[in-house]
Amino acid sequence: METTVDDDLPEQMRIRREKRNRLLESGREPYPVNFPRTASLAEIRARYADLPTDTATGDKAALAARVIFIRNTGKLCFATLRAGDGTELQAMLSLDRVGQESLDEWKRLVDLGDHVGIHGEIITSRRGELSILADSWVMTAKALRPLPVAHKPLSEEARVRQRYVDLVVRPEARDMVRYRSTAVRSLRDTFHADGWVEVETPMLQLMHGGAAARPFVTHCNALDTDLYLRIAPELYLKRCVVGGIERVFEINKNFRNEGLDSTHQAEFAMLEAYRAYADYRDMAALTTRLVQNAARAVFGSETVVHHDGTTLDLSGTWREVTLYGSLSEALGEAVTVDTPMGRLLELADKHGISVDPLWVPGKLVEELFEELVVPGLVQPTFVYDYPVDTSPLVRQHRTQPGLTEKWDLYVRGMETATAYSELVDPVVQRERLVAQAALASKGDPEAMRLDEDFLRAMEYGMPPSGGMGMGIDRLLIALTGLGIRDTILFPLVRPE
RNA sequence: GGGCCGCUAGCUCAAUGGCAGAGCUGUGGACUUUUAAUCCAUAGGUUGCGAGUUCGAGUCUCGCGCGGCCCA
Repeated sequence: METTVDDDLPEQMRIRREKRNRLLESGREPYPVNFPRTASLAEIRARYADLPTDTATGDKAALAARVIFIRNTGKLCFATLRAGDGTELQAMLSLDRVGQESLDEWKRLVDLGDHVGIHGEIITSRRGELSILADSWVMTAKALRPLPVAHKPLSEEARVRQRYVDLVVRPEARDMVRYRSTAVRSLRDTFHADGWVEVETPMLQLMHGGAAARPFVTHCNALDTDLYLRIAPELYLKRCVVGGIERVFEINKNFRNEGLDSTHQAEFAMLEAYRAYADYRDMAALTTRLVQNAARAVFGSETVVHHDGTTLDLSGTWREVTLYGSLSEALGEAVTVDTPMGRLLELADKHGISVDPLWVPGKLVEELFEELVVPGLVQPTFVYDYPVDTSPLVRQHRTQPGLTEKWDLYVRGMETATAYSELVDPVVQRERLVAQAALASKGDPEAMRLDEDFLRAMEYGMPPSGGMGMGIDRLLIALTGLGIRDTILFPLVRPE
């Protein structure tokens, strides 16, 4: 179909539209339905890896990829093609092979960014570059917008807002997509090798729970009721364990209606896993194995080197500390679950931590810990034994009153995973949730509501269990050292 | 929410309050072995948006929008 050329467009876009029209006017397709390729660029590179300089193989191929670099001379044109996986291959078009008209059209109609298909012979140039020497070429998709300059970094904002462009021009962006895919597949492989069952539980929930966070609210027309986007799958996965799925995991999105910054996204992928007849120490062993296997799958080693040159050693058995022990060491004075609120407030004041009046003592301890201890937790460290008043779904510690059987895993100063020996006593569970509901009615937007169906499930009997949650984005950050905006393909950004 | 920095050509960036520029990209031309090709010529702008100060504003002031960093 003919299109009119819009005079308001920037010159370069107007010209590309004119070239599209020229293709149509001469009876060719700027967007053909397909182009039968006989090989990928990667296959050609692998097959002819050792071809000597200035060699003609006589082998013919049909290749297609995006043009990312053009060097045209009078009778011999060079172009660098780049496939989606980043593999590049040179194309050569010579007057004596393709003829005057085809060569002129190439020079006139092909811009950086266009997709082209080329039939030709695999050769190496006089400079030794593996190339396809064209017999003929076709446009497979005309690009109407120019690519950004190849050798200047795209601005951070442009990278995030136009990830498709970022993926074309920046190798690290392509790498991250594949790292992430490989890591998630590795997680599933580790579970499946051990007989776990993967499930999908509701994202739209009548009642949000399983974590302390503000939810997104939406409306269900059919039921004429508000629904919450889940903040965690925990309460449903526990229902699964009650029902007899003894090793169950889910990798899926959670949604939290909170601040956006370089480590927090409104939606994020999360792994949660529950195992009957396991405790939090078993879950630590599982987590270590999951992360180490993922590191090996992605980088081939349990020691990973980040872009900034720092090395992260994920191998072996990871360091273990306790919450109160590490905080006491940082403070230079012993802090325990019995330290009075007054003293904690003095310590918070001394270290410049502003306090919310709704906070319970345990919350204050965790804030102090976050401020004073966490930044130093670079190599993977399990932090054990959290106070009971901030962990309403966790079992009481078997020997230490006031504490729970919970750990957080920190890597590079970031909380990457957490696990509990799960609370399975439905009476205690109800008491804890009633207390949470009281907080909620006092105005704490992060407190949990009373989920009667969940309590009913617990009353049918949940076996002793360990549970673990790990942020997929955090895992990728730990493995690669990149920012969360780089680990998520399309992070939420303000509308343009 | 507060503070600081930024927003200029398709991209990346310059420009003492005094003619809005460069590189790459684009366009026209030369070139049969280029590798960010080279050479000649050339086009491209509502300087984020809106007010104000000034003879004169990309530059100074105020407001708004978007982004980044730091703090809460």
